[in-house]
Amino acid sequence: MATAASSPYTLLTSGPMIHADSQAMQPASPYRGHQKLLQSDYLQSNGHPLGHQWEGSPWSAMEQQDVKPGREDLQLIHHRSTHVAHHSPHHNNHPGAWGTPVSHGTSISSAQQINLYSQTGFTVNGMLEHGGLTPPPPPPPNSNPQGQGMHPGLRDTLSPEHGDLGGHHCHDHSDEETPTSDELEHFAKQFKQRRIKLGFTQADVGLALGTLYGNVFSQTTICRFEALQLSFKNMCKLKPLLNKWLEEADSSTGSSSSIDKIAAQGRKRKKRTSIEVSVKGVLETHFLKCPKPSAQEITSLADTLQLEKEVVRVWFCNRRQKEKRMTPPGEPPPPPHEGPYSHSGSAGGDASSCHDL
DNA sequence: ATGCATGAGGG
DNA sequence: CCTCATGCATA
Repeated sequence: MATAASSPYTLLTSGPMIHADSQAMQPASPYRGHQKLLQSDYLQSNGHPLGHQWEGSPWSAMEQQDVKPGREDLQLIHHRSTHVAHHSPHHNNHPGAWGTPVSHGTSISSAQQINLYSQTGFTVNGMLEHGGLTPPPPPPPNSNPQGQGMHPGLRDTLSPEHGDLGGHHCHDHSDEETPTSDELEHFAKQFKQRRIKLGFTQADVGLALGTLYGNVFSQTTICRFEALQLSFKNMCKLKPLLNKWLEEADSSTGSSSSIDKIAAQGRKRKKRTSIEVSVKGVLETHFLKCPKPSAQEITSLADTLQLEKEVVRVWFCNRRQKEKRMTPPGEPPPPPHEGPYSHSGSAGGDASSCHDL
């Protein structure tokens, strides 16, 4: 890396600062994935008066947990064909493939009633000063070089199988149907572009979301969203919010205001242990062999590497997560084509233990 | 932009 | 312990 970030986010009462954060962008690529959608609980620490919670996420209609027995790494075959691919009842069910927004036949429950207080006091900004007139978004010096990962992007749209035979399922709402990965990708791209045009940083957006909905997000999250490095479900959850912010943002182009920041919390966070590259290499190797080592293996591995067991454990956890989201750095600029069918299922015997030292 | 970490929720 | 959503601290 050579680019230095724009340092800490010292916004708020800072003077008119111009963030021009735009450094690297990943070739937004298709998620390679299998993302198990599940979890119907979203408990954010929302102690907001009118903050709405997510407890009943509309998306919670889905479920599919990780495949405990035997790993689940089959990659969905996505052919970027322009036609709709109908595959036979492959009962594949990769839990929540990225290209398939879970077709839930069940009622998606009521949409979220985002209460936006249409007050003229605040806006989406997280920067700019108060009282002062500095609304005009900082001039975008750079046109944000976005020409990088413009891949044709055309993941197949799996046939949405509605398993609902109840006979009635109609979406009356015009929005928030589960977006497709393609839509998300596009949205993310546009979002980033607009955001930059408007002169906001990822951090600004994160704070603004807090002001708007009571859900604050960090720069990290916004960044990951833009890079599509979140799980499908997570993306879906954030999209509406970001979309809203976008609307507000551009509608009030020129307005500004101040936002309130909630005090930070003192947490005893462990110092980030940096793992040496060589060590990482070893971990990598092991990961390839066995992405899910047993406790004991982790222990011995940790011992070998002279690391805390916990560190190793976490490393694997993070690694697995990355696997799930990582936008395939090598696959975005997809090869000319690939076999329509491939990936033979793994052998039946589930060897859940890979041992080797 | 990312690496390592924390925590909630579930088994 | 694992998965998942998130974020502080960093490179």
